[in-house]
Amino acid sequence: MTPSSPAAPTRTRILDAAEELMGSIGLVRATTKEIARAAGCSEAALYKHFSSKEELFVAVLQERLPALGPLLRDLMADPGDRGIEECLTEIARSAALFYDASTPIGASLFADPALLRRHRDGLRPMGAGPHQPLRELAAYLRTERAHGRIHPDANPDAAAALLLGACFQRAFLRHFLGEAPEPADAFATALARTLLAGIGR
Amino acid sequence: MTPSSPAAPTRTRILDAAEELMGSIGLVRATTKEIARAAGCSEAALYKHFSSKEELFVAVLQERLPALGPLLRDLMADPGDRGIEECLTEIARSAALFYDASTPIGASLFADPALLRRHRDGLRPMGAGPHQPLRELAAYLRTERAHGRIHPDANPDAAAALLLGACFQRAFLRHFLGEAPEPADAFATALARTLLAGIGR
DNA sequence: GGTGGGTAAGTGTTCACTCACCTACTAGAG
DNA sequence: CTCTAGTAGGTGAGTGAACACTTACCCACC
Repeated sequence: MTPSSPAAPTRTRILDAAEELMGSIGLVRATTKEIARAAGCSEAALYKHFSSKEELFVAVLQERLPALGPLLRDLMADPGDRGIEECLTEIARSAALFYDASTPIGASLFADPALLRRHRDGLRPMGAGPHQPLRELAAYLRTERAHGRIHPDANPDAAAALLLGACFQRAFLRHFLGEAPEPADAFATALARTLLAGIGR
Repeated sequence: MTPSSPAAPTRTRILDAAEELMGSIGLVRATTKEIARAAGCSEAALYKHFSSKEELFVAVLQERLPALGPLLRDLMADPGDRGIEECLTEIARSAALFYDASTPIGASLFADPALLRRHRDGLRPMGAGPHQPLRELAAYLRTERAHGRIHPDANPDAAAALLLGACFQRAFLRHFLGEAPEPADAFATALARTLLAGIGR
């Protein structure tokens, strides 16, 4: 998001500019002319580095969108001395921040199904994609269940869908409503507590 | 989504065609020429009914996107003889279907922040918007709590965020991955059960 | 005879993309 | 060590196509 220094390689500056504009003025109005202007180079230079506008967008998606999976893996690989509740809270907090950063561009893809398809097909061989965090959280919950730290009848897939879904929708709504970013701590805490305790009497 | 009959009023046919194209080829490629062709009229006719392409899109969003709020209100106003679990299951099922239908267009908005802003501002005076279902489900849970049907310490806002967030993200992922629609019954059942029982031991 | 709803054929603008050319650097031959 | 040819990376000035939108006109109906 931060405008890259003029010293950075042109390719990097173009990716930065494209990412920034996709988020700010949107995929629709992020033209090659605007991107080149923001990157401080000519349109022709842009085409020296990317063969088409679509290829540039795909490169932004694959090289710039952060990945939640590895982040979750770190959190879960190191249980530390935290209890399960603190652990789930931390996961929710990270997920909320991650989705907050990636939602605008991720959702934009639906405006251009051809681009979405290209992005999806580019992700597949890497084993990446927005469904991976769900898988990984569910796997984590399964091991916790095996160690008797959560209820033996708990449904890991449903629990993962609930926790990450809430964080995802929160990010979507915040952007939709144009609200300022705000710490997700209280939100994460309430989610983890509610998910663990349930709401039945 | 179904192509309107040629007998329908032109304005209706244009809205239908625009909605269909926004979902199928995407906001980016839904041009006035294509929309007119799909509606079986001339571009000029389109401009007799809508002063600009943006106004057409806003009209599609406001007149065609279904509302989840009223649907939830019906479900919740008539508790019938169902227990709380069946009720939550039914809510989740409806929400999953609703989000499945509205996600492609809803997400598209992020590709054009100016359009998103216009849509949001048009929704505000009507008291509508994607955050309303959360509010309403939370209110419902509050009354259930007051009647002692859920745990007195339950957090209605967190519970609503978990349940609807899971349905929302499911729809997003299904469209992202290009999966075929599939009954949401098992999903809804698992969510409701997990939310009620919690996963703690 | 004016008005609502329709059309064919534009118009100017903007878009993604290209072309001819330039400059700096690198590498190999003499 | 120098000459030279190639190459990577850059530019200003286009180009044709596609776009949102308009104009001039038509016609059926009150």
